Amino acid sequence: MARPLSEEKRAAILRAATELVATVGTSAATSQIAKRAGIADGTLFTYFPTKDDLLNQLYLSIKSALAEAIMTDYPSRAGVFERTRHCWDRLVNWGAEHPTQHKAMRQLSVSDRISRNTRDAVNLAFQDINTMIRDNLSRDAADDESAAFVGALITAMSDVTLDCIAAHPEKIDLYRESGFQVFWNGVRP
Amino acid sequence: MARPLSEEKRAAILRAATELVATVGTSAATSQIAKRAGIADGTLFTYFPTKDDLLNQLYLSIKSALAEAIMTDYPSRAGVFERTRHCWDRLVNWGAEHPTQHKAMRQLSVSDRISRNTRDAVNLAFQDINTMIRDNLSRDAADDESAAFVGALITAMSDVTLDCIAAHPEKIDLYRESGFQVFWNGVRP
Amino acid sequence: MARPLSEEKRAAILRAATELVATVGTSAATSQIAKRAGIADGTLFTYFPTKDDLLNQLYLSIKSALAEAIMTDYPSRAGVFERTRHCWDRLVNWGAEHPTQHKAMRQLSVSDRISRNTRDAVNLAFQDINTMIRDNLSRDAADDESAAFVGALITAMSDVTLDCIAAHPEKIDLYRESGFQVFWNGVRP
Amino acid sequence: MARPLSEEKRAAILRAATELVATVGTSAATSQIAKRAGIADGTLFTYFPTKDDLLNQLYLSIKSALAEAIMTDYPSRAGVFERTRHCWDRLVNWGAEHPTQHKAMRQLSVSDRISRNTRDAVNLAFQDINTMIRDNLSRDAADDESAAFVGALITAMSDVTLDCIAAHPEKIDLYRESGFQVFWNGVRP
DNA sequence: TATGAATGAGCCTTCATTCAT
DNA sequence: GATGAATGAAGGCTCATTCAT
Repeated sequence: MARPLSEEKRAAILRAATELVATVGTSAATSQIAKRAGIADGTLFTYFPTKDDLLNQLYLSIKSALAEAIMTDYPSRAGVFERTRHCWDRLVNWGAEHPTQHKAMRQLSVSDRISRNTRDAVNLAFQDINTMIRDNLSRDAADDESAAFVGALITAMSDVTLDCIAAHPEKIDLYRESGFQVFWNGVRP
Repeated sequence: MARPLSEEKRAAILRAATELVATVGTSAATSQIAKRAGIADGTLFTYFPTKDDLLNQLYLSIKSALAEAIMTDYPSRAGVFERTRHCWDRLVNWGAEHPTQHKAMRQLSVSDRISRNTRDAVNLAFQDINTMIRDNLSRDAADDESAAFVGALITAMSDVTLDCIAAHPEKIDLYRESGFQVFWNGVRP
Repeated sequence: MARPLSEEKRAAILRAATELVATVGTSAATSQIAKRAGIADGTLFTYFPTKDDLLNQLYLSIKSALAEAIMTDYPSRAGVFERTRHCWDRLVNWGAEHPTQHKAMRQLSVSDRISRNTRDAVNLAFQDINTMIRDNLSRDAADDESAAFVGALITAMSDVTLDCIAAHPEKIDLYRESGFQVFWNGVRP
Repeated sequence: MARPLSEEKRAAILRAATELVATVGTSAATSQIAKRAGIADGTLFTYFPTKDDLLNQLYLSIKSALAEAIMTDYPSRAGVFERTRHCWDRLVNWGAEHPTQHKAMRQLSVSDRISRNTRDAVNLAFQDINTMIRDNLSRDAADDESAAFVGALITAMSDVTLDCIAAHPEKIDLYRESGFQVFWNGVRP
């Protein structure tokens, strides 16, 4: 059968949604997404019962991919600086290599359609990273809020860095480095 | 002239729009905005010919208020540290005092309905602040891109700080201080 | 007082309405008409209580002007041919000289907003002409319906003639003549 | 394919549109048309992407039906008189049998919502008839403008005839005959 | 009387979701 | 399961008319 299997369809929907959300935001029409995914309007709803569901799962899947990119080859036994540097570089490189996912992710993160549940699940995917932050970077190791603060700072600063890289792709090395300097000088223990 | 355009009504529309955009984003319906402003659906369009116009003017007015809050009593003759500290404190205090405006501002700043023109006008309102950044904080005083980078970092870091303050209003002093430390340590010349 | 007198305003409204109806049809907005007449939106309604009233009076006034143009210098004592020829030439000349009025008139004549009353009043303005038709041209002098038939034919044929003239103004003499030939050969007693 | 587009529904929409356009003109609301066609408001737009599209296709379909009615059993080998007579009778009979279509057609033909394209397509449908006119009736066989003039005259005169028939349906034979006499005497070669 | 802001019904169109095929 | 036509509730905007000034 030339038709892709179910899992491929699901992936095609998510891919199409990523591209459209990156371009036009969460107001992208489901029928547009279906068309770009190469399926019928109604089929989308057998994979995602609701547009909100699609958006939430999309957000979760992108964030998970990012978390995985960061944690692959994480040098657990290296020093704080190197571990931090590893995370930053992976984060920025992933964003530079996946600009569409990154744009979609930003659109989704400010949307009110992403539920409490989804945000919790995302935190779960970032658990290891958060732990690392709590242990190494937050001012007060016992303080969850402090860790969340630093985690949010990384995200925010990498977003800015990636915006600049998107505007001037040839300066990726410069911006990755500058961004890290600011971050590290700002938050190092 | 018959009834003149009422400045109060215009303000009521902007206020209603601020609240709804903060809550549900730019997809807030004009009829909801009108209802909340206490006027008829059609009246909104005598004040703002288009929903996009309303959104753009709303963005400009919030950003201008913020710029004014920052620049009031700006200690031009003080040292770099004090001037920077002034801006940071004003920015964070304004955000803490106007959480709705701040949320609306964030929604608007990622929206593609804000025009190039409006963004230029906003830059004009922030001209003094941008100049200050370029002269004092950016790595290369001659480099516009570097100044933009630092400016975006301030915004991003204050957004994070304000999110945390919104979640724990009683810790405003702590977060304002922590945020500044990270910022200052990160970008000081 | 530099402001025009009432009668002038009424005329200005009718003039503006003529131009707009000719251009965009009866869906021309009253506020557009008011603007083009140089008056306020509300003022229009002190001269014409309703848009339908305006449209009806406009139709009547144009038709009356046409009737007057036709009947001026009507050669009552001349023969049938000459009297008929006079009417035709006047009709076509008026249309060629007042293309805007003619276009507006045609738009109005197919509109369902022109009331029975107005159509009766128009007939009154054309009474003399109708009488002439009944006496000279209709197949059966006693038959009102027959006269109406011929009257409508004149109008229809002159409309066609005027459309052609509007498309090729330089051929006015040709079309006026051809049109008359068709008409006269068709309906002469 | 799931449910295919239903030819019946399309026809129902066109029928409803015909009736409403005949009654209130092109300002007939799409929601009224949908209601009268027995479908949901939105469904109309799966058959006609735009109100203008609906209007244009309606015009084309009515005009095509008329052209077909005229050309059916056209006596190609008969003399000029008989061929002309055939067309006239068919035209008038069609109008008398389809008064609603005829009224709608008149409304549409003066509307500026009918595009150049549609008018060209209509001309195509009338190509045979136009050829007949050019060859037999127009003063100058080589002259397109002259043929257009005569064509417009037929339409105009039949419209008048049909109006009279609509007012006095019992006199259809009389009016059909009188109309033809006027037309034939007027334009015969 | 003139003005033009205010009103709200109504218009065309979009779109998430359902369901007959 | 896949399809896409059908649905109808909004949505942004227009406009004839009213009425405070």
